[in-house]
Amino acid sequence: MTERPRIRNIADLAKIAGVSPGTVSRALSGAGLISQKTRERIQALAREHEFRPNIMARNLRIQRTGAIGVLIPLGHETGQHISDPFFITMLGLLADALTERGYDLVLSRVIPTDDDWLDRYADSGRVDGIIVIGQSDQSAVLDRVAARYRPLVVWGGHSRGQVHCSVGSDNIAGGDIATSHLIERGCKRIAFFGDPTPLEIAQRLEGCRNALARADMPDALSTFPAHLAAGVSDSGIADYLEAADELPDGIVAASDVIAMSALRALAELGRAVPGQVKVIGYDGLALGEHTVPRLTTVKQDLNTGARNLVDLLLRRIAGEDTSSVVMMPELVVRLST
Amino acid sequence: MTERPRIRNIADLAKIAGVSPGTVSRALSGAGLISQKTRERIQALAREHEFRPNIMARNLRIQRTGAIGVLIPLGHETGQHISDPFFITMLGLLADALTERGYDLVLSRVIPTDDDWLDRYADSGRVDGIIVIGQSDQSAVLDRVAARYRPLVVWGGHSRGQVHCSVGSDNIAGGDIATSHLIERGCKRIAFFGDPTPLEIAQRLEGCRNALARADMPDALSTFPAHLAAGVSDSGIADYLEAADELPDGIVAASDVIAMSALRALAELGRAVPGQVKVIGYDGLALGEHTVPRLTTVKQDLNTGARNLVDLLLRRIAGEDTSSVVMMPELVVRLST
DNA sequence: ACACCTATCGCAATCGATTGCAATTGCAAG
DNA sequence: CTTGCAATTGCAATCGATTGCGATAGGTGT
Repeated sequence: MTERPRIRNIADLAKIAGVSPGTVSRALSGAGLISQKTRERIQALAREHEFRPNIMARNLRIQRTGAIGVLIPLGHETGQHISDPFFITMLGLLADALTERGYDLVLSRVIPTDDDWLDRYADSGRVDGIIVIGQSDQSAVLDRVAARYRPLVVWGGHSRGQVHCSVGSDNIAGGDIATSHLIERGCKRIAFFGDPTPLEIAQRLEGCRNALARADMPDALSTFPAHLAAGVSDSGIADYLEAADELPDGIVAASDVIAMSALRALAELGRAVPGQVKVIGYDGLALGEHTVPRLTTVKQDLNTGARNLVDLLLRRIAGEDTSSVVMMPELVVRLST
Repeated sequence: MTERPRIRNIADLAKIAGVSPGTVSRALSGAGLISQKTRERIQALAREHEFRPNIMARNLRIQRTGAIGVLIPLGHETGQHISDPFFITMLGLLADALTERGYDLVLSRVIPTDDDWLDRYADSGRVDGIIVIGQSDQSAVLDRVAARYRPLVVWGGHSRGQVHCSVGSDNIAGGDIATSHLIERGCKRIAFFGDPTPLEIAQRLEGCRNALARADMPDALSTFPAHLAAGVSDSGIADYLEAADELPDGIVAASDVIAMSALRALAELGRAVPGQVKVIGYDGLALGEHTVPRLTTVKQDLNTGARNLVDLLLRRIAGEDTSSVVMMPELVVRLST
């Protein structure tokens, strides 16, 4: 029993209902001034005709898009894929948190070739706010844009004096925790695997150094700039381990993915983990449960992290001023140390 | 030297430039009928004032959003996260392919509680087209909506007589390839790990049976409905392997993630891979390179898959009629078999 | 029965860019 | 110098929903 004249807009529905477009709008949208009776009548009519008001028109009038942009800058390493498990995990959590609050999530990977990728996005008018996952090496850009564009929050490390609002875990503490754990386990020669170009990684390395200094063994550290991307630096890790005249007995990996590569390289070299070499990861991703052996790691609580990001962003959209959040990472001991 | 009167819309710019709003529109957007001179003059003016036309207004007038919805139905298992590496990989590739074609990607996870989740999304007017990743157990819904909503493509298996347009690999052939490989390697007792509720998995299992039948060993198969989600069925896999009176000597995993769980469970049981048990995965994800031992797998070419999805969708948006695409999976032999 | 108040509803402007059609300008040919 | 044609530009309607303000209805109190 579909009526011939298809209802394309609010005006058509108004004609059928015998009221004005304005009334239909009030009936369908807000809790405007309208009688209970007509509201229900019109809503029923809309349901019957499968009519839904045009969102683009609404957006134009309301001056908001109902969407949040999630940007993943891949600055420091060209080969990196979004496929990094860390991003994916975070993305899923953000998707849930945003959906709950009634926002869409529009995803963009950006390779910052020029300096105004973020400006362009902020001014594009496509989104009501922006979440950037990972500072990469773009701290300067983030600070500059944050100074003029309010609805912007960033996942990543916090550094003194930064302008932008960030949510992240204490990477220095995390690096410290990881390293201290290895020291407690008796490691004497510790290697840090990770490219310290991104701020977060540099901070983890700093924490690592702190722990060693505190234990009075500042010279026990060697470093290898393994890429974060899965697969990119695998051969590099293997080569490094093979070439080392003295194999480290403890490896602090800058991410779980790097730790995984290290585990495999060690297995192929015939080194026992944790017998000869202990390995600790960083992130606390689910995949750490599936490695052989299961990966000890420093866990960031990404769930509350994602919720914080969304919460802060929405408050900023509402005009509030918010300050950064630093969460404490947590040691998860499994079988690799 | 920013002018005091901020340029908020095309009319303001027009006033400054001394032309009509229409002319400004033509200068900034399409290659409409306009002289080279004025176009450049206006574009320069726009740049100088950092003016960008309002996208929502444009969308309303043009009647398109410039966005594609990517939906991930999580029907068959409640606990599943978007964090599944397969989704992430696909998502990244789609993000790239869509960006290249000038579209935004809006991401939604859906838990199909009711039957019209897809209808609601299609009619929401938020996107110009929809890509659904994975049929889950929602084939009926997909077919019903596809019958009336054209711009819809689905990643997943193809079944005879389906209404919706899909892109995917030949899961039956894939299951066959995996199983045949194990048979060639001399396996006599083969176990299939995976919950066959989703169509894709059921097809892989079917291929598995085909290969066994062809080899005249139809009774060599046992099955265990491991969940796709990382971590969910780990203990299950371990229990199953422990309880089995006769350990299989070949495992066909329905995904790389499941294979990873199996590898770890076997390691903890002290079984040698590939010595005592051979394991083959499915998907060809990057993480298969990092397992111990490196995972033999059936690889789906997700890159061209993603490009196909986008290509078909855009052609459907343009009004074309497209038929489904089935790609051939490929055996990648590494060290686990 | 009359005035008054309020809950609803209609009117019309508005958001900002696009585009068909008409008008104008410019140029060249006759 | 005039006419004709084509290249540009201006005008105004349009996309569809929202909302402030004014109008009308209904109901209440005296």
